[in-house]
Amino acid sequence: MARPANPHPTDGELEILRILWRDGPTELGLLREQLRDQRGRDVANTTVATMLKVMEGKGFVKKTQGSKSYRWSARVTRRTTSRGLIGRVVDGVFEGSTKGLVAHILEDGRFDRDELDEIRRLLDEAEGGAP
Amino acid sequence: MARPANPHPTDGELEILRILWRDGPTELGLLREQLRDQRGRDVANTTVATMLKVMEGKGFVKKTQGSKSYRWSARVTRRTTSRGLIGRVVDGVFEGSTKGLVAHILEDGRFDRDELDEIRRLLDEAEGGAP
DNA sequence: CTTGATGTTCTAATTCTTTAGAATAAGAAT
DNA sequence: ATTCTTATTCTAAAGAATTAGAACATCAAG
Repeated sequence: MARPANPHPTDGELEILRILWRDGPTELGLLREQLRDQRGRDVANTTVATMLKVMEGKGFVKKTQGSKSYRWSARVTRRTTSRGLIGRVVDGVFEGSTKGLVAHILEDGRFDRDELDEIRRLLDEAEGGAP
Repeated sequence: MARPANPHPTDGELEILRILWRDGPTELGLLREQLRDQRGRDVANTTVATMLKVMEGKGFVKKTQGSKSYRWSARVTRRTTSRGLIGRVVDGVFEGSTKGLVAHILEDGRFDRDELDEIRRLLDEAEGGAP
C-alpha cells in the first residue's frame, strides 16, 4: 500500500490556482510568467504544463480553446478551496473546533484597531444568520 | 531537480502529533492503538515506528528512555504548528491577509449565538493589546 | 516557404509519503 | 529456559509531487 491521493491542492498547485483566481482564464506563457514572478525564479514551460495536466486530472482546472492555444482556468472556487484547507487545519490541530481556530488567530494575529473593528462588524453580520 | 522539503507536518504526521499533544509522552503500543482508533482501521507497528523516525529527523518529535521502551513526545507545540499551517492557508488563498481568513471563517462557519458571544469576548481581549 | 517562438504531449529523474515485511532484541510469562 | 509479546531497526515497494528534456505541432514573421 502507498499514499492515497490528497483531495486538497498542494502548495505548488495553490500557486497556480492563486493566479487563475486573480487573472481568470490564462494561456500558458502568461501563467508561466506570473509563476516566475511569484516564485522569484524561473520555471520551465513544460513544468507548468505538467502541473496543469495533473491538476486537470484532479478537477482543479479546466482548459478551453483559445485563439491559438488553450486558456486554463480554475474549476474550483477560492471559497470551496479555502473551506477545505481550513477544515484540514481545524481537524488537524483544533480537534474539529472551528471556534478553537478563531480563538488562536485572534490571540495570535497582530491586528490593529481598524481591523478589529472590521472583524467585529463581520461578527455582527454573522449574528444575524445564527441559529 | 525534485521537490524541496516541506517544513509543515503532513496530514499523517498531524495524526500522530495530535495524539502526542493530547496524551503527552507515549510508548509505541499505545500510540498505535490511539492511531487505530482515530483512523478506524488497523495500522502496523512498524508503520508507526517508521513515521516516528521520519518525524524525529524533521524535528517534530523526540524520544526519551522509558521503563522498557522509548516514550515519544512532541517537540513542536500545537501553537507553533497551527501558526505555520494557518500561515500557509493565509498565503495560499488569502494573498497574505489574515483578516481575509477571519472574514471567510465568520461568513462561512456555522456558529451558534454562544460561540459568537465567546468570539466577541476574545475580540475584546485582543483589543486590549492592539496597537 | 523557411525560420523562430510558443504550446503540447510523452517520458523520466528525483525526492517525499505511506505503508509494512523481515530480522533482531529484550523483557514477560509459564 | 523456552516461548510469547512488544519494540526497534533495516529495507523496500509503490504512489504522489516537482521538475524538466526531447520531440513534434503550429502559428507568425520575414
